[in-house]
Amino acid sequence: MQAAATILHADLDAFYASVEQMLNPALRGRPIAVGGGVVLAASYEAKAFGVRGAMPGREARRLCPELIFVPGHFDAYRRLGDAALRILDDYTPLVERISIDEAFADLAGTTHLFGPPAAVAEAVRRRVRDEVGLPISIGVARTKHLAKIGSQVAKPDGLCVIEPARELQFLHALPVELMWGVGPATRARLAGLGVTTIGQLAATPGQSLEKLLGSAASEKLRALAFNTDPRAIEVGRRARSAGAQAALGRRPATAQVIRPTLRLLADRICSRLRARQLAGRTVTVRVRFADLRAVTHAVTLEAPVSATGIVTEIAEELVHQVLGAHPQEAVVSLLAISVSHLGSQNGLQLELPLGLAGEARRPGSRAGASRWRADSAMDAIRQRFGWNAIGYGSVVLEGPGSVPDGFRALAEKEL
DNA sequence: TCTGGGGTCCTAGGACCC
DNA sequence: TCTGGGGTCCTAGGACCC
Repeated sequence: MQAAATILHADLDAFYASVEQMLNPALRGRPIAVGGGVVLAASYEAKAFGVRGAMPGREARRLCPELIFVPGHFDAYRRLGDAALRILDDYTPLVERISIDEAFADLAGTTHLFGPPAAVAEAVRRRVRDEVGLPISIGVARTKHLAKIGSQVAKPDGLCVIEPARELQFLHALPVELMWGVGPATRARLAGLGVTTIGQLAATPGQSLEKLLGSAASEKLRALAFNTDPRAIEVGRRARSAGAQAALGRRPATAQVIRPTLRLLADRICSRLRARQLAGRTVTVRVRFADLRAVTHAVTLEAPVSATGIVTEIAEELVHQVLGAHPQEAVVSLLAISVSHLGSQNGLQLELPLGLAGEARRPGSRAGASRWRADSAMDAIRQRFGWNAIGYGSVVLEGPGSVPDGFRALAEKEL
């Protein structure tokens, strides 16, 4: 017996841009972009001109001369995204929030209360429109993946219900790039086999696919193509890593640039970790050179860390190792730090990891304790007066390419 | 006109242990 | 002495997503 279509995927349409158009009626029906130096989001009217997220502002203006840039109301995005997607909670406890503007819900256990999933989806769409003022598209299907494809097909402002009896017929006519996990590289590889539709993918022998994409990816794609995606809704997923990055334009690879940048990045990461009583064992840095080639370097410690000073020093040493291995590179265009292997941090961290290349990492007491006190003091001040009340100067990061703090905060996943 | 920021997952190879 | 196999952890890089 076939299960019914009870998974719902809800996706707010052109979310940031729709919020701006809701808040300011003069922007409705017009091509707008949130951002300035970089397009963070574009309205449907702007997308019609080819304007896309992550596009340099200048390029966007060239494509669409009437494009209106708006600075962005990031607090409103948070508030309205939550308000819209919390409506799902009224119909099921099984809600998996994917991002600020997207969520899955499983209605299997609550159809006796609220009726068929298609009716719930209509009710949710109506309520999001009436109570929040925003358009939202919804896909309903038997699996997460198909529901997600449904919401994409339904856009803008639509509903797409895929009943089990016609799911393969529906799916197989669509292009492969609508599948989760098929980006430009995979699409090009598949095209090399003559595969451009999901139906053609389904007809391709598993072995050829595996040779082309590896075992995990080909398994996943076949599960999607035959709609046997086994994933269940996961409530309350937490991040497995925390990171920060800064695009630098073109900067000399000197300590004067690298040290303050790494300190700022470590500060962002570590204050988030400490707020959750978390710490991480693995520190990874990423260095991007002038030609945009990037190199990563990582180290896994015996004990987890969350002190800003310690993470800064580790990152600095890793970056120096990268630069030492690439002596011809004199310019950096991006620095990033990520902390992973997260675990709960019990009590005071006394470790002082020095000498990553193999020297013993000894517990260092005095320096560790004073750093802990410095971090605690800073955390306390920020808790009272806000993040910007105190901190490490961000002078190095100012420039047209950088992105507002509010936008960064929205991208952070719950730790 | 050279491309933001925060994440996830997978692969391949090497080290190390049993 | 040689040979083999399996499992785990780590690192670097790639692809992808919002």
